[in-house]
Parts: sequence; C-alpha cells; structure tokens
Amino acid sequence: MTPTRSTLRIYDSAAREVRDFVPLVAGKASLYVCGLTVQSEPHVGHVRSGVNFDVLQRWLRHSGYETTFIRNVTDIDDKIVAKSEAAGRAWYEHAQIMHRELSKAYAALNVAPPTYEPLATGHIPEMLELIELLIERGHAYAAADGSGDVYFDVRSWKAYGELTGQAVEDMEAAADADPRGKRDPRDFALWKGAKPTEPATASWPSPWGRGRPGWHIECSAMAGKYLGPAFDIHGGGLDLRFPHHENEQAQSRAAGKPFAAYWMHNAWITTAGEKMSKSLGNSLTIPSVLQRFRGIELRYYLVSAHYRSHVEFSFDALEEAAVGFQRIEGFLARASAALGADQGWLATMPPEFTDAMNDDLGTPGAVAVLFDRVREGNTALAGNDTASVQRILGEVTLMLDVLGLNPADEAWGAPAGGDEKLHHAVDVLVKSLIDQRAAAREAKDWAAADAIRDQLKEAGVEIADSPSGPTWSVN
RNA sequence: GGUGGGUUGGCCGAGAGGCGAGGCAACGGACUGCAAAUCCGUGUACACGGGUUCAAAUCCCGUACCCACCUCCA
Repeated sequence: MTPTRSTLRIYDSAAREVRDFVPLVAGKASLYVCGLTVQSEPHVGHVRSGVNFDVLQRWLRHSGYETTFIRNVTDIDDKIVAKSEAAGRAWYEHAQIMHRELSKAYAALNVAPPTYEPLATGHIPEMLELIELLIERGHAYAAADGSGDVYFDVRSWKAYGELTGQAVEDMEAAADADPRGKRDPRDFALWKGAKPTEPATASWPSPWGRGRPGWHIECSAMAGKYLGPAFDIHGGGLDLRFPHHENEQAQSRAAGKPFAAYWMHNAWITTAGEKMSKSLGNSLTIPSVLQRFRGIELRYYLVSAHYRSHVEFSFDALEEAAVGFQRIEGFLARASAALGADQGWLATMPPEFTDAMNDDLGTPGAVAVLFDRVREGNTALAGNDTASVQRILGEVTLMLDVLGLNPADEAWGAPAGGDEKLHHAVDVLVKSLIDQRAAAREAKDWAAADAIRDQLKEAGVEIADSPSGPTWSVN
C-alpha cells in the first residue's frame, strides 16, 4: 500500500477552479452552510445539501481539522408568512412545525448535527448592528419614502457581482419587485419595514421603525457572529449563488469583513428534467420516500453521486442504489458473523479512498473503492482468510463511517430490547424449520426441503445455505 | 439580453490527451440437489460536424438539444 500524499482540494465556485484547501488557521476548519427556509416539508432535493455538507464535515474531521460547522435555519420570510396564513396558523408555529420536520428528515438520513444551528429570528440585534455599520460606511441607506425599508446600495460597492462574474449593467432588474424607495432597482433589502397587512408578531423594533430582516443579512450576521469576519468555507445550493451569496458577500465585505475564503455549491436534483421545487406533489418529500426506502438507502443514493453533478431523481435509480448498498450490507453481516467478537480495530483508511475524497469530495470514486474492498472481502470470506476479512471489515467500516453509511451506526435506529426478544423467538421457530429442512435434504426429499424454504420465504424469511450451514434473514 | 452548467454503454454514474472507475441489469462459467448469496469472465460508450495531434470521450472551432441563475428557491 502506498501512503497517500494528497491533500484536500475543493472546487471553489468563486474562483471557478479546484484549489488546495488551506485553512485560515492551521488545523482548524470553519464552515458555514445556508440551511433551509422552513416553509414546507423537506423534499429529496432539500436534503441533498444537508447530506453533501455532512459528508464534508465528516471528511474534514476525519482529516484532522478541528471543525466548526454552522448551518442556519431561516425562520422568517415572505413565504413562511404566506404559507402559514394559508395553513391557518401563526407564522412562528408554522416555521417551527416545518423545522421539526426538517430535523426529523436529517436524522432519518444520519445527517450529523452542525456545531450550532442558529435561527434568523434569534439574531435580529446582530443584523441591526451590521446594517448600521453599512449605513455608516456609505453602502446602505434608509428609503426616503418612509416605508422603513433599508437597502444595500449596489452602486456603492464596485466589486458587486464578483462572486458570480456578472456586471451590474447586465443584470436584469427584478420584474416583479416593487421598487419602493430603491435608488437603483438592483439594490436589495437589508431591512423591510412592517406593513399593516402582515402579522404584528412578524416585526421587530429597529432604528427605522418596526420591521423584519431582508433575506440575505441574516447569513452575514450569523456567519460573522459564530465564525468571525473571515472563515474558510461557505456552502449552499447552486441557486443561492445569485442573489443570496453574492449579496451576502457584498454586504459583509462592504462592512469590512473578508468573509468566506472558499465557496462550495451543490447541484440539483431534478425530476422529469425539472427543478424539484417546481414539480409539485408530495411523493418526493422525505417522509413519503422513507415509506418506500430506508434512510440509509436514500443517503447512499445521494452520496454515490458527486455533489456537483445534477442528479435526475427516479425511484428506479433509487431502487438500483438500494440493491447495490445491500451488497455492502451482505458483506458486513457475513464478515461480522465469521469474526464473532473478534473484529478489526486496526484498520487504516485505504489510500485510494482518501485520494478520491481529497479530490473535491469525490464520493463516486470513494464508493468504487468501497466496492473493491467488499469484493476482496467476499473472496477472503470464501477462502476462510480470517486475517484479511478482519482487515477489510475494518477498512469498510471506516469508509462507511466517513460517508455516514455505517448500518451499525445507532443513528439508523438500532433495534431496542423488545426487538431482541422478538428476534430470539423467531430465531427458535425458524431454526426448527431449518432443522426439518436439513432432515429432508439428508433424505434427499428435495420437494419437502424446498417446500419449507418456500414457506419461510412467503413469511419474508430468506434461507441461504453457506459452507458453515444455513442462515436466515428477514428482508 | 447577461452569466454558468450539461449531453458517456440497456440503465445509473465517474473520468479529462495514450492504458475501458464502479454499481445495477444481461449473458457464460464455478459453487449448489435446485436455488439464493458469492467469485471469475463477457461490452469495441462518450450528442453531431469539422480541426489540432503519432494518439482525442478528453484540446480547439462550429452546430444541435437540455438545464440553472439574473433579487422566492437546496
């Protein structure tokens, strides 16, 4: 085995190239990811970003970086207000219900919690502070129309457009946007004055009257609060590049903060060639997908594609992924059974896996290494090569842990005590049938033997003959 | 109009000048009483048209189609 010499390289979407990851502080990594606006049930697309950045978090930690990971939740915005009204409940109740759904979805996919998950509504003072600083520095202004709005002055910040490589002159002004008191149609709201039609609870006091934050300011304020004026990586979905991330960066830099050193954006999951948020229906919400597939299978499906590749979602593809993953689980089960308590603690991460992951989180290549090891492990198992099985099981487990795909991880909901008892009862019953079948086979009464196997299969119990005798499993 | 991305075998999905990632499916073989699982083997894939090169899926030019963003968006 050749030791790996690679270091982490990531595609920086601001530079539009793969760059070596050099943290601001040696040995540490700081990461900010735009989480979701909790306005409706999370679907597969929403959760992709959670899974992708969870893999990044795990890989950074595995690589030895002391990692601070902040992933926010936007719990106040126009859509939340509108949807809560439609649902007939308060905006904060609606936001919290959806937030709980999101947390459940993350948990079901073994998305590890970030270091901290700040809420926009919990950071109004920090946002006000930042807005005042921008006004002082001449990059923001309170609207002259008395609306209580405060806008960022795009023309005052010559670097505006740098993140997405656009010239201000080429940007279309929002067709739908109400220009209100804007000096330039491209100026964006830092603070939105309260309107009489909106719930009174959705506004906070400010120097410009009651109101609520604009969308972008929260991330600048929260990233600044928890990670400092400069931090390593900012992540989010591709659609956030503009305007959200462009505005975050403009506002932060205009306030004198260097902000993110690297930008990472995950690509889409589409359905029928369309962005998921446009396709309606609820068949793709996490709870409904989880009725058909296990969380670990869905996670495997997401992890097996590169985070910057578009994924065309289909249940057929998910089904294939699930079958592939079961191959890994089959090896784990056989290897564990063969080794008993004597499992491999001494394993080291395969260098090919490390190289793949260091190459801009090349999870597809990493998964290929995983399958290579599984095949080797199966061969070792067939040859009763216990030492190799032990080593390979250890390697496979390490790789799965980093990808968040270890079936033994308690996050997947290990069976509780009650299940143990049930398992024992079933085991005794099935074993007696297996004995009967063995007797029939001894007598070369194949019809009787197959009848028992079929009967068990009918009940969902699969019998597999192995050199060390038959085993059973429920599928 | 501006900006960015894509098109790879039956399917999913990597790669980025020479050597066919990997998975699923299919077919053949081994093992098995028969299966299942597992292992071994089998594929002349890179949207199209030109060009550069000893060598192109990969670089260049052009064409087609698809997608995203341009102040609601993972």
